[in-house]
Amino acid sequence: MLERAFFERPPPEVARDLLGHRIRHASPKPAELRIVETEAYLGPDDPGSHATRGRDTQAGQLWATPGQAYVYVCYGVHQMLNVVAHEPGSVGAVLIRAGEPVDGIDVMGERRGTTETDEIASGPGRLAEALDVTREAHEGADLLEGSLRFQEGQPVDSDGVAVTGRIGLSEGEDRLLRFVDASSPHVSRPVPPEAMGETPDVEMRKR
DNA sequence: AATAGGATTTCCT
DNA sequence: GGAAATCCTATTC
Repeated sequence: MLERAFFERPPPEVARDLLGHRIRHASPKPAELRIVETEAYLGPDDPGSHATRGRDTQAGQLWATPGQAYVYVCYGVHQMLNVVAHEPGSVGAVLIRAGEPVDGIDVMGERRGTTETDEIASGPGRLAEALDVTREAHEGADLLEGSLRFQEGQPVDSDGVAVTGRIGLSEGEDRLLRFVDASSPHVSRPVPPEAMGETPDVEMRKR
């Protein structure tokens, strides 16, 4: 299983290295996803991060112990699952954006209202719904030891990881902080061809 | 295929 | 009062 130290590193490193590992919710029935898409959110200097709202808000969880959950509601509708990740004394988290069903496909399909595996958790709101993760139940939960926790999987080697701009932001979109298993069909958006392999250059446009 | 609009919480100005 | 780290449905091309 993943150690605390895994999450005590800069968010972009944690985001990239989480690809291929799994997130599992044991109750009420086992449901497990292989993580195929993540985004890193940094501290108050990152205009795309909730950390800009300050430590005295809900986003103060970004200052919390690495390995804990930060869950918030987006557009009043969708739950977003993040894991707090940062070096000691720093701030940040990683948004778990998409996963490939590996266990409990029936339960997750029922929650999601689909049997297509590439529609079960191909997006952050979908992923939380599939795993039955909510802010009410999981905000602040320790993801190293509760019923909702990470499982060690097969890491994706760097050749298979695509890096792109983050999705859905009004500011900070251009920073290359989205990490995708480029070979996976279970992602929220396809990877633009130029984002493959090597570190990309220049800017990303929307979409 | 592409686009537009609605759902509806939480926090900020 | 309005925007937000989204998703679904309906409508139109």
